[in-house]
Amino acid sequence: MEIREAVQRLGALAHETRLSVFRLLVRRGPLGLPAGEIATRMGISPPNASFHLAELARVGLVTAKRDGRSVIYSVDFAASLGLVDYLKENCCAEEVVPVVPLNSITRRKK
Amino acid sequence: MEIREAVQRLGALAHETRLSVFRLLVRRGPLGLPAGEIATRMGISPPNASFHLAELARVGLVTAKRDGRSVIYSVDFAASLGLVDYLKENCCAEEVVPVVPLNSITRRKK
DNA sequence: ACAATGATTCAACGTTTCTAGAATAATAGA
DNA sequence: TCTATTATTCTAGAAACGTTGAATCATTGT
Repeated sequence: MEIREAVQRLGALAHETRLSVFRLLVRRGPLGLPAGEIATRMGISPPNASFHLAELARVGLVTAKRDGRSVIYSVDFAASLGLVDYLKENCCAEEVVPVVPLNSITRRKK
Repeated sequence: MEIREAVQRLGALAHETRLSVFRLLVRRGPLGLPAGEIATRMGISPPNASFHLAELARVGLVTAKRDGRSVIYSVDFAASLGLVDYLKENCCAEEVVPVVPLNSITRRKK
């Protein structure tokens, strides 16, 4: 995963309402839930739910599909797992790696 | 981990500069790096580096300790692993769990 | 005490994000 | 077509975020 994509997905989850919505959808599994029911369960207004669901969809963590009058949102589990893997690889490998010598950075021409 | 703490830590990592700094510190391991060298390596101003390092420290993902005139920043690997575990548990468990019936939410008195 | 070095804080500015309510779209049924 | 339902888009204001340069703080060596 690219760092840009990771940043976007982390940002999408870095909001209490969105993270709660996301967890609700994870618990719900592949069935998903319609937008209105999500709003009701979360105790937020339908426009607010739409706003946050759109952000989660924009970054690829959830998908939407229309079913009659409802729009069913569900988690993209592959994308979610990808983000976790990114964090595992980049943020938990406790290991001293020799870094580029500083002078190769500071020694810039005059 | 509490959801508030998870949100704060996700937010700290949801910024390209901060995520890059964090990854640099992870690669560096327990040795850590002084603030000035981080600024130089990242190509950002010292105040900007301080700003982002302070945010990472505030949420507990890194720790700071003074060494002479330098302040050495290093990753808190326990905290980092805690965040990854939180995501694994809450965001990847693809499983249908029966949720509370909706009417217990919508049936509010008059 | 003074000067030099490394780092942080402050002040200011522009940008982005969040929320609420009104208005608009899309679908289904009579 | 008319109405009800479900969801999204639009508008506007408040709040939070990110960056810069100047000023300040902390430490070391002379």
